[in-house]
Amino acid sequence: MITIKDLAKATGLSVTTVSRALNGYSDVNEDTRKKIKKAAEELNYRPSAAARSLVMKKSRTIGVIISDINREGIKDALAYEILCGINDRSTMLDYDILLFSTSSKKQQKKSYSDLCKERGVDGAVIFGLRVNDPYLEEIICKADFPCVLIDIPVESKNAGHVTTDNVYGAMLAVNHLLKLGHRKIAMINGHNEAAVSIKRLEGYKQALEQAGIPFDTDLVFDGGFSEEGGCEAMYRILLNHPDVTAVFSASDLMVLGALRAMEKLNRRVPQTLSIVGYDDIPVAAYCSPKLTTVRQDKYEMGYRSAQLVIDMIENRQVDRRIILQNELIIRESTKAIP
Amino acid sequence: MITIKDLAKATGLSVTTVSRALNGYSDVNEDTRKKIKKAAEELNYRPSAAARSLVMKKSRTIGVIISDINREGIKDALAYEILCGINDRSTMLDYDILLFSTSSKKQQKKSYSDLCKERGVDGAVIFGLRVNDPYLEEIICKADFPCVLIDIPVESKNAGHVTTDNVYGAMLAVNHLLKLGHRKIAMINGHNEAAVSIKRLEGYKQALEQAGIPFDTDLVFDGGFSEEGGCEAMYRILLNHPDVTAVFSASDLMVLGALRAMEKLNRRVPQTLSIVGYDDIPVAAYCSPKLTTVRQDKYEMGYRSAQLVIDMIENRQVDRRIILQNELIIRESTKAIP
DNA sequence: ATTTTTATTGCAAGCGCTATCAGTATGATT
DNA sequence: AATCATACTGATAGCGCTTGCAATAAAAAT
Repeated sequence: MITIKDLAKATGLSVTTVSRALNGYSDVNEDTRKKIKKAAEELNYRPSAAARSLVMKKSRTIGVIISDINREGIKDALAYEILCGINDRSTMLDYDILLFSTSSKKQQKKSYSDLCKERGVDGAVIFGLRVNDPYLEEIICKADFPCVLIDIPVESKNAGHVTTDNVYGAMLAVNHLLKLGHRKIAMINGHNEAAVSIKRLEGYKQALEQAGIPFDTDLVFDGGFSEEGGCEAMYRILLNHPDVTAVFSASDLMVLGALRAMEKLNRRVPQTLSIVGYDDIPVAAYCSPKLTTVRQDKYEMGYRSAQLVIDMIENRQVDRRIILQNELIIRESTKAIP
Repeated sequence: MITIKDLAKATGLSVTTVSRALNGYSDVNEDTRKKIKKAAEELNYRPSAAARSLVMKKSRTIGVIISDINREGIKDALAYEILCGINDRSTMLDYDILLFSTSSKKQQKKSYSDLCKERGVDGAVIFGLRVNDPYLEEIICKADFPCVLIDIPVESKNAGHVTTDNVYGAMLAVNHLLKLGHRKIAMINGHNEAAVSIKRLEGYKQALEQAGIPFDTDLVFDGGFSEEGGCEAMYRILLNHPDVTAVFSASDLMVLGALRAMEKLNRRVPQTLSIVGYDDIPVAAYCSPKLTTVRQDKYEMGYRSAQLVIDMIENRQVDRRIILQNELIIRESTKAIP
């Protein structure tokens, strides 16, 4: 391995000068710099990030913590799109990404923040945490490096967040259904450990109440954000509330499950029931019927998270609360009441 | 930041002893070890990975190089599934992942191997490289750390690979079509800078020839692995070869494009044309018609890659050539000739 | 000619850790 | 009593890098 010392020997200069030349300091003669650069080139020198970060206490690395990167996440690929956004922006800003994630199954020995601390990341972006996750508190209180949380609206000394306007997004969905003449609208929600579920429920409620329709708890079902859960929720809706004409689901994945339930019971969407989902996952544009849904720009969420965490790392004063807008995409799974 | 030195001071021992106690050396009195561990706990000590890897010359980090992690890859999510597999296995084996990737647009300043060298990764797994990528050669020859290539069958001093049997996979697809009575079978291929394209073409040829059907170059179209390309290829097939009754596509994504072309021209799948794809992407099971396709276990590819690269890092003698089997999934896009 | 400034370079310390070697005390062996 | 093995602990030297400070020489100012 070629070190700065080798370059010093090769050029007959000191390590100090070599270091300064390579790092663009102005107090080194241009001829000297050229000589050093040439030697570095010839010897194919690469600075050791470990050594550098040891002394600088900066690693130019951001930790990306995604709980549950796993096979189940493949269908909706939310985490992936976010990751793409993070990756693009941090590469641009010359930061590297250290990926942490844990199969929920085996409990991890180390906490995320320990991992981050050991690896000396300069900051972290975190996705997929439940609001009651023990690490969340730890992050908010203890973390001594910037953290940005995706879809968990907390703020603290070292934490910021980026999310979308989930209340508004849900209202978009429900208002659409309302405009189509639906009055009896059920909701398939995720689970109440997810910040977004709480918000989307709120939006659902608000839209209903604005239309003068009383909110009815019995019409809200938890689908756990899974396809299976969506399927079961749909069965229950069909069984217990045959007068429901439309469903708002907190995720497209659950709609996929709901669609399966409908098919099993030989009921057609949107002819007998309108459904609007959330997320606009890739499948939404291809399944049958194509899903009317609330699109979140997950890539943008990742992109902005990276920007925010790096802003915080580099001590720029910026707004630590980023809220993106959602958009209603109307396709085939909704239809006006006859 | 709490260092080993602080622990030494706190316990009245030397840094040497502290280091050894924490690293489980046997030549430390158990009482001493306990005292040290207690102090470490209380002070919330975390070892610095940078310092450690500086002296050990091991980082317990593997670089994952995925060319083109970007929005276009979201639909098929191949890279994501692979990443999941890599992540799961390396987390298990206590390695961290450093993610490298580049938007193809802006040429990068540093090559992958430079990145790896700087960050001192112990090994790397690489996906998405074209066979003529300049970095490929660099990796094969220059890399002084283990590399595992996904879907590029090369082997060298420091390189291994994992791929699937693409010749066989293609034969599976074409034989299925043959069995359904199709004789005039076109192929939509990716591009010939992809190792898998070359192999799948070979499988297509072989299956045809085994059935006594002469191979016809005119029936092979490049779709560039994109939806758009698949669409255009389909138009060309329909226009120039109206007697084609079946198509084998080297990716599901291109089938999605082909399906769009069919719809535009008001031709139905599988009634007027059978199509079999490759990959079994998530959309394949939901689109209409559901796709008959050759499934690759991408997660497994990632998982095995991680295992292999770590085996190589830890100097275990293992087979550096891993070839997984593909599986034909029969759904609705293929049908026997009347 | 002398002092001051400016430009350029090197010495040396130290980041947090591991590892080599030596040292001390204790008990076992002759 | 002298020797040796055993169990533990510490001093110290780096790993490759940055940086504060000192040193030197040349140029500018007095």
